[in-house]
Amino acid sequence: MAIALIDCLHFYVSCERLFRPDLNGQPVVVLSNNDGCAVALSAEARALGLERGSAWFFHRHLRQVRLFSSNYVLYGDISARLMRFVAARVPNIEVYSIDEAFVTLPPTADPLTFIEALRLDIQQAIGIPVRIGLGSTKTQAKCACALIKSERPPNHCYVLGRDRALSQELRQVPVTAIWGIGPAAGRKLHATGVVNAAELAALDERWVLRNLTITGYRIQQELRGIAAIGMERAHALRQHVSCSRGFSRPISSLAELAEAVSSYAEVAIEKLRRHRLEATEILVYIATDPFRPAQRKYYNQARHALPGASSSLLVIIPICMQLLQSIYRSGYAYKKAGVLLLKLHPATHHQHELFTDHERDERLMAALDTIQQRFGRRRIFMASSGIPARRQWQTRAALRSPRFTTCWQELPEVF
DNA sequence: TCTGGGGTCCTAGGACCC
DNA sequence: TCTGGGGTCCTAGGACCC
Repeated sequence: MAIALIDCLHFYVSCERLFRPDLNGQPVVVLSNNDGCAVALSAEARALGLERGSAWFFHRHLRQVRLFSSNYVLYGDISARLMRFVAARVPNIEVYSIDEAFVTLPPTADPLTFIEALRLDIQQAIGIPVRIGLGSTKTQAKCACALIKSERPPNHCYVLGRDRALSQELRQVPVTAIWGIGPAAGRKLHATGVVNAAELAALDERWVLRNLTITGYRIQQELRGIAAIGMERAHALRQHVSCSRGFSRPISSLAELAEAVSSYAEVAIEKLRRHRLEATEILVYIATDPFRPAQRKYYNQARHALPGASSSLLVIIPICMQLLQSIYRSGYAYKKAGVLLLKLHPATHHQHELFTDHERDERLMAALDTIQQRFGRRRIFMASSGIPARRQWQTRAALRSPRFTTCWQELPEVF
């Protein structure tokens, strides 16, 4: 069975260009949270020698680059549109990330004709450029996309094994460019003289199992065309939700840390409720800046098991505050904090406990959800989270574009 | 003076049991 | 000098992904 991977080109940049055609042909960079490092680059920005993941601080002098803070609300909405559009045109889709999806093809379709047409339809209807690679497994589809990146066919599509022998094509894919082979596995493979995907496919299976574990073995099978990574993730229940952020400036007081942890917990709980899940364990951590070796370092975390599953602010936030107090030490310059909600269960399967008033909490939370939906997120918030406008530690996003598609006040204007 | 955030999966090793 | 063997469950941490 053939599997195609639809991969958006520098997706965040493409989203920004959607409402700003003047950015076409310009070097565009989208920055991570806190405007820290480059996470998406246009081809023109790459041509300037910039790389994904590099700290923007080092490139401040490049005044010609058009810079944006990440606008997750916009990107999420465009992604959802694109995925809906694709889902209506294929028998099966697995949304793999905000900018990638695996799909199976209709049985009658000629593969290349089909993906070429799909690519043009997406460009036309959604306005986002994509590349589409096709192979007999997910890993092969990934390799096909890697070949599009390196060989740049004009149609931005590639069907593995169509024009050349598979092994010849895989020879063009560096082993470190294979999906699932990271730096550690790459070093092991290089040490035995394996540098491309064809060589990994031909390697002794026992060696692969011993040195790259079951993960590497699956990749090898997939390269050979034997499916080992199923199309099933779409249904998988998530294991945990979290919210963690670096502060715009270091903070050392417990009061300010408490505001941050409380507001991060609010965000995590919002995600939890959106997925209709409940948590039974909570973890809070705080950390100093790992990039300042001169400073005193501190990292600590604490966790707490709830008596029953919950997605209530009134249950979870007080526990977060207790956990924070238990790990807080004065005299450190903290740079980051995080809240993780673990051991999740569907809210529909709630087990009732004797000593908590779950029904009352649920009624209150449902009312809060309604208010947030009607009047906007963060219109009401826990007092423990502090007044948003006064948060000195608030994550930076100084260069964020308008939320063109999801916020009435920020709709694009046409003159 | 800067270096993100949110996930998943796998393995090793400790605790515990019979 | 020797002091079992086999199993499960859980957690921390590494590796990897976008």
